[in-house]
Amino acid sequence: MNIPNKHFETMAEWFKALSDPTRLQILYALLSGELSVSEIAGEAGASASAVSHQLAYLRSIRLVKNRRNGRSVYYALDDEHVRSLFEQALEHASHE
Amino acid sequence: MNIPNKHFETMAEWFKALSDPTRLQILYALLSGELSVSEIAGEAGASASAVSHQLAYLRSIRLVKNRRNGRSVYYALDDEHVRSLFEQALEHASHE
DNA sequence: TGAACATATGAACAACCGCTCATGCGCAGA
DNA sequence: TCTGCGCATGAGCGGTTGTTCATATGTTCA
Repeated sequence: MNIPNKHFETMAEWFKALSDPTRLQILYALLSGELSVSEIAGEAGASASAVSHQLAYLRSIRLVKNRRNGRSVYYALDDEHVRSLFEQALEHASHE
Repeated sequence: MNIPNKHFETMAEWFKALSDPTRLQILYALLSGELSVSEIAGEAGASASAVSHQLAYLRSIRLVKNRRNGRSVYYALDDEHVRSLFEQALEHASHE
């Protein structure tokens, strides 16, 4: 059976989003729910600016969504496929 | 519960290996069994040299293994974690 | 309105990627 | 042993990535 090239590109995009430790930390922080940028930066151990850049990237490929509340902007996961890929990989990494 | 940083790095390494369309094509070709370099190059639609470089990379992170038989070198998957991550992503991409 | 805070954005830079091209190596058959 | 095939390897190149730094935007509160 033949796989459309489009699928490989979609998959590559998902995996690319998950291929950087900072982004993984960000997504992990969001697994349990919505957080503000500065909260994410704290959890991920990265600068607010670096986190903001990565969040913009993750948002551009629709993996996260955001909502402003006062001065803060809250981000949340917006893709169940990526959530389950992340969780499966974490499971594997934990039992290696 | 806290995740060791090492796990994020392991996960990032797996996902990075899966984050390029050529490597995905290579791994997909190997899903159904062992193939020689030139066979893989044919299936992946890439040059033998490009494929050989990528196979060396995949081998360096122990995702594939190889075996020489005469003039040919046969490659096969060597990581069940990556197989299941690939299959899950393909499943998701197919039903999007 | 002005100061302080939270986040976004753009430029710049070193590091890294994936490819091609040229060349080297190992093996099989003449 | 010489030739040709299959594959590996290294250099080099253009393009991309992830960060920092400086600055802009948006919001709250005095």
